[in-house]
Amino acid sequence: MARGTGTSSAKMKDVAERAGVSIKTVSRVLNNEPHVQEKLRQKVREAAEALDYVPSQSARSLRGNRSYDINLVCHVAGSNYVNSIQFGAVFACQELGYQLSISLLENLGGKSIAEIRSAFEGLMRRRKPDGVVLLAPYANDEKIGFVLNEMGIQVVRVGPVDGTQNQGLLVEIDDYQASIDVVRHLTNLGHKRIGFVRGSQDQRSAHVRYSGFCVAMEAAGLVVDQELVRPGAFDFAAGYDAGVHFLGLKQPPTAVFASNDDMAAGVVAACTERGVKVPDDLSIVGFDDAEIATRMRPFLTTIRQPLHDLGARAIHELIGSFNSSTSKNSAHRVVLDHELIIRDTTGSPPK
Amino acid sequence: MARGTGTSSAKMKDVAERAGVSIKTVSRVLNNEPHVQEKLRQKVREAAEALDYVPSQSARSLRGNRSYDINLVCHVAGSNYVNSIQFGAVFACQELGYQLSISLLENLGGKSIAEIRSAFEGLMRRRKPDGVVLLAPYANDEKIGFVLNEMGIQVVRVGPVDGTQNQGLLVEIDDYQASIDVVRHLTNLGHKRIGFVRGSQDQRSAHVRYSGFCVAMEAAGLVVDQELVRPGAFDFAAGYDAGVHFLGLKQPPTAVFASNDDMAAGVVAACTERGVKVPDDLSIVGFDDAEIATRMRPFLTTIRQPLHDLGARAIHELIGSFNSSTSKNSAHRVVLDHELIIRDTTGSPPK
DNA sequence: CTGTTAGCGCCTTCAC
DNA sequence: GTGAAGGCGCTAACAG
Repeated sequence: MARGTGTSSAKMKDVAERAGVSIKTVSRVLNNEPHVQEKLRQKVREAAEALDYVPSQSARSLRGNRSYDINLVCHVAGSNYVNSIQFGAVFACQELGYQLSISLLENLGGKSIAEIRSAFEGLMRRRKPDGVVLLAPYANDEKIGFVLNEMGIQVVRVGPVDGTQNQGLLVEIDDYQASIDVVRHLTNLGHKRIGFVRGSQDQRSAHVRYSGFCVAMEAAGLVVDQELVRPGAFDFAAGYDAGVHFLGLKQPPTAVFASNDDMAAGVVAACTERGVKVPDDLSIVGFDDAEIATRMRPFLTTIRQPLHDLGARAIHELIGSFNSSTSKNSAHRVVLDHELIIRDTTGSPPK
Repeated sequence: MARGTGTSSAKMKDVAERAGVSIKTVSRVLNNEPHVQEKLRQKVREAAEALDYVPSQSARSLRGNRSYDINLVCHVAGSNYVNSIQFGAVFACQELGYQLSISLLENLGGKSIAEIRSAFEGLMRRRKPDGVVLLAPYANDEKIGFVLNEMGIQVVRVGPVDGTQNQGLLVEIDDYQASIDVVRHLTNLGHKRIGFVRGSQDQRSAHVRYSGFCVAMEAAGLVVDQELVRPGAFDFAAGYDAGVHFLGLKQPPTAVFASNDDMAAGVVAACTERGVKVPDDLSIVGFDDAEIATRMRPFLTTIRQPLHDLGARAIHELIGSFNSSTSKNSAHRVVLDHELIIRDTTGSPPK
């Protein structure tokens, strides 16, 4: 009987015995702590390997007051954006010995601090995560940051955030510059009447992209015609509606910049239905380089956001902050590179 | 100082003191065990409430009980299919007081039991989940089922599974019947030359859908021309390739049934590029009713799979099985309804 | 540099 | 019906 059944696993004690050292030494080696001879290190590692030893997370958390759990809070609506970030995050967690769990949160807009606190406590009661990843539209909510802070949970935000939020961890791309890049691409092609489809008002990125657009237009000596600026909600339907609107205009734009790919695809769909040629009659640019960008025809010109890396980096920052001796409220902002991907939906303006 | 800081929480001991009972009594009450006077029950509950007591998950699982954690194992490639199921699962978990965590697993095809065991142990032994949700392509892997079973982890599979696997929990739709529905729709329209794009060979659903296709063709008195059956991998590119192949044939099919929406969209894209009209020249049907089905033009005719419900139901079955007194290996199979959604990619054959 | 001692918070075993 | 010990596997604190 004894061991070897595969079911019951080896404990630290077993490893210690097999390696001929004390339990504490095993603990030291496994946690990469200093003050152990290289020889013993080897021995312990071999013993652990041979016994197929896996540390018990429960025991560890109980003793160390850590859960080794990171929670990704997202909105109750799956999108390729969220899923890609999540994917990168799970991957990084696995690599670092953490576990990623997912929470869904209803829209909290306008809720009081007390309500928000209770929502989070309900969510995290069972197992308090060591850290939380906040995605749009929650990344920019200062109340949520306050509540989490109060609960002693470290936070990392992904995506642009208000100036007032400039504390804590942040991982993003330069949305502002990316928008400028788009407009520049379009004006280089000779476009002058450029339409814009905005994102959801409750997401900071929507505003940053719009202001980048405006500034770049101005820099190019062009005016922003308010008739060519349409509201949106980062979804296909909004893009489609905007497209229908643009095409119905007496003087339609020759190019449209949509704040994300789903909306750009919607604009293209409106064109396709009406026999408007893309890019011959209308150039279209998106933002994100989501899956849909290469699953539509023509292929979408867009800004590539390294979604996978954003997620992975967020996790690395978070976990790094646990181990860093810096004050727990270490503010750190990392900006990843974006890239303009020129495909088939942009060209010179008609005639 | 003392308590009230919100950060440090009350323990069972504190509750016991406040209620004037022993620790064990508190434990009994909180776990709804019998043999406690109603009076004490009340007292304990009040004390717990007043102290805002939350049991420590780590201590609980260390002592050998449940983790209230359910793990969703999926392949290292996000897809709308997986994400939709996951969404339903998270939602259900939240409702039932469980937490959903995600694991990514490399393809295990052809690996030995020992290798699989070690992969899972690495994944789960850190914190053993109470249950695991297995999605394609892992749902049908009997070795994985064996290993998990050996580890004492309850499993629920989503999607079709081999006959040999007829033990344990299973949630699926009737893929076979759904395929028959598709062919019937096409033959009713008058199609006789019908092409088929297969799914990944390692997923059971691919085979079930194909055999449904064959049977229905035969039932309609049609032959399955092997030149019109193309391999696929459930992704856009495979559909596109198949489409290119079909359109290059001397005698192309008048309709194509692709085993999922991504591939159907690929076929449509091939048509769009070549100026082939859908559905006038070629009818196309997909499977899943994923996001892309309504983000492409024309809208895709497809089979709707209740992905959200499949995920939610899987969780309910799993958690239900924990509480049921039935033997732990309760086999249960639930089949959810599918629906043929007729949109704009199907019509009568040309001429 | 290494080993011993004491719990972390909970639940099970056994007395009362 | 209820309570008092003891230990799950690990690591912080202190010896040696």
